[in-house]
Amino acid sequence: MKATINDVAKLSGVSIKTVSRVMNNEPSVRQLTREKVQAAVKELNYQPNLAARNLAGTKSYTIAYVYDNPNAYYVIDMQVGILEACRQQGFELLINPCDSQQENITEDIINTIKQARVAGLVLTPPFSENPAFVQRIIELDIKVVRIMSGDSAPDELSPCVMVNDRDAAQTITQHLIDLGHKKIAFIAGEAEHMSTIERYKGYRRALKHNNIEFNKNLLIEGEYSFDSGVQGAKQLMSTNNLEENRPSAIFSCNDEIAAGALFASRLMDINIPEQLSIAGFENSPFSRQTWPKLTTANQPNIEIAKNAASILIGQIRKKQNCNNTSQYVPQLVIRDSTGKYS
Amino acid sequence: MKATINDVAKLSGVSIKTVSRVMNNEPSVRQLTREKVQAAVKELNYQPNLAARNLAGTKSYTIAYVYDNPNAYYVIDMQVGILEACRQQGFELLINPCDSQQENITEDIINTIKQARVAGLVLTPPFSENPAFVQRIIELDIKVVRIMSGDSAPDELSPCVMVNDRDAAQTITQHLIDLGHKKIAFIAGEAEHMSTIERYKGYRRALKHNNIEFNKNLLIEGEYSFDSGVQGAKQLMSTNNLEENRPSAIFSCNDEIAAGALFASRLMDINIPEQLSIAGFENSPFSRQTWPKLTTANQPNIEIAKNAASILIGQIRKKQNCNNTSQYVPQLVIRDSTGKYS
DNA sequence: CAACAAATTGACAGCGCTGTCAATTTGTTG
DNA sequence: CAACAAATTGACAGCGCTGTCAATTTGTTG
Repeated sequence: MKATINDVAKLSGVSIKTVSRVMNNEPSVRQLTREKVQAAVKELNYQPNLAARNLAGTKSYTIAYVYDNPNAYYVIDMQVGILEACRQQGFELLINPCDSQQENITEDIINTIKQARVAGLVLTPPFSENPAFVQRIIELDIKVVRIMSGDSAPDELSPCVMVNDRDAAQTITQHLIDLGHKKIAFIAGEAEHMSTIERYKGYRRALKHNNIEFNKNLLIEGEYSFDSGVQGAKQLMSTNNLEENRPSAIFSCNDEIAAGALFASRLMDINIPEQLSIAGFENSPFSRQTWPKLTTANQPNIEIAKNAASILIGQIRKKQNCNNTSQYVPQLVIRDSTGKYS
Repeated sequence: MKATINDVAKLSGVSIKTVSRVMNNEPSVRQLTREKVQAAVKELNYQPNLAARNLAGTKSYTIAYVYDNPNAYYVIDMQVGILEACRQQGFELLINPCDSQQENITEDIINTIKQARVAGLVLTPPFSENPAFVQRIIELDIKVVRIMSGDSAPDELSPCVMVNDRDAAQTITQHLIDLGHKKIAFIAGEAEHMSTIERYKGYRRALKHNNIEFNKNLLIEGEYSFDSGVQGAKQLMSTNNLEENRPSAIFSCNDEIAAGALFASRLMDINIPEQLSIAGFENSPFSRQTWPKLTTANQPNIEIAKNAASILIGQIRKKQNCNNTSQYVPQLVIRDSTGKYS
């Protein structure tokens, strides 16, 4: 009932090896032969058996998504994008949620990917930002593609899909400046995250471009959490805080922090955006569900993931070389949490 | 480097077939032999090659999670639980996000699972609530386990993991009644969802137990969305609405609706919980990030999913029979969005 | 202890592919 | 068109398991 490579071979009058060649896009097949085989493949709706492929070949047709991220929407989007690429290219996806803080996590992951004969890894932060980890994986001849924050790849270890948080953060800050704000606070995420650093750089660059002096009292070193947003906003807006250090706008490093800042503002009876503008970053689904709805920056995560997985699969198939790096710039989404300075 | 079944056979002095028997927990192996093999397996850290298993056997060692759910946190939890069970039992997981409304979706799914030789399916709503779909899958001799709302399986088609939303909804409503509320509104999700029906039944049962007459003007037929919560609360709390039809508490069918109701209350300058209590359902992560934080009901989704997958794998291994149904009751989580009637 | 049934074990084929290497075909040169 | 190189194709083994069925071992009976 399900067509095998034998059926295709018979129908197209070639050997199974040639069918195999066509299925794997190998170069040394005549165009005419290729077309005959492809016609048979279409007619029989043939799809190669992944188990057999994995067993027979030295190559593997499995890639893995190794992640440690509390943001379910991000993870799902990544997954959906990676799955799309896998389906198109006849690859399998192994999902590996894990705890990057766990002892021996590197060896654990290596064990898992060896076990499953994984050919490549899609990495997102924090794994993608750990060069030692990436190095270790690549030494095992496992391909890697990294999704990370920045405008260009930090090294030549692997192809990267860069998300230009810096430019996006600059745009957001500029949006606040355009609204008339001058005292703009920044609540940072974990300092060791590239995204924090990049977003901060964008913030600083926007200030500089507009000749606004940076006030270090407006910088809160927080973390990517709701609570951190609450604490940060409380500290900034407290009446104990000097008037000059109380901002008229807060750029939060992500939407969760922004939601926290919103929450704190409620507690302090500060009206948003009349008395204070708050911007987030990420365009997570709940950024539409806060009150007021958050101004933020949107990243096309599914597309980013799909692109990353395609690059990875290309690597594995050796059709593409290593310096295949692409860049995405998150786009400003203006909603109700930011308004004119008054 | 990686141990194969041959290595284990040699080390333990038996044939590979016997090792295979031990690995698959087949009965007709002497205890002594079994132990010898298990010792060798442990020493060599042997794990069967999934590709070879899938290729050689008529059985498959792959299960799939077919879902269509906009709630990423739910999906991720399901996935993590299912993955845990798979890892423990040496199964592979195929993830299949899809659109249940799409034409020919049933055939599409069947195609995919045939293609991947999937042995069983974990189904969550809406798929688990579609008997025709379940029937169709089972006819293909593919095992199914359904996760669904209710206190007992609706039929004998497959084992079910039941989530007793009815009891949980009754508990939430009772909580509101205990706070002194009598005019308790109910904003429903999609009427065709079992969860809506069950939660509604729990609500009604609590009213009845407390001799509170049901007022149909307090019932809003909504859907599981933030906007529906906004609309529902506006309609209920509007000053155009008769005083007697304005509730002092709203039980929202899920947290998203509750978040919407919270949002609408802000717009109408209604203080929560002083002037209005609002309860949600699901304990989604953002229920801790609303203002005020939502009172809700928590379901142990990871555990539910793991249990479901274990039952499914048991089915496939034929170790368990079909009537293996278990039940979970979501627990009340009291936070700040509900308060004493005043 | 013979005779048999039941329990346990193993030999061998084969799942559907890919890798290797040899055979064949095609194209190019003088 | 011979002679050769390059491109294209195919034969066959083998990946690591499981299924089938036969062989062997164990246990039971009179």
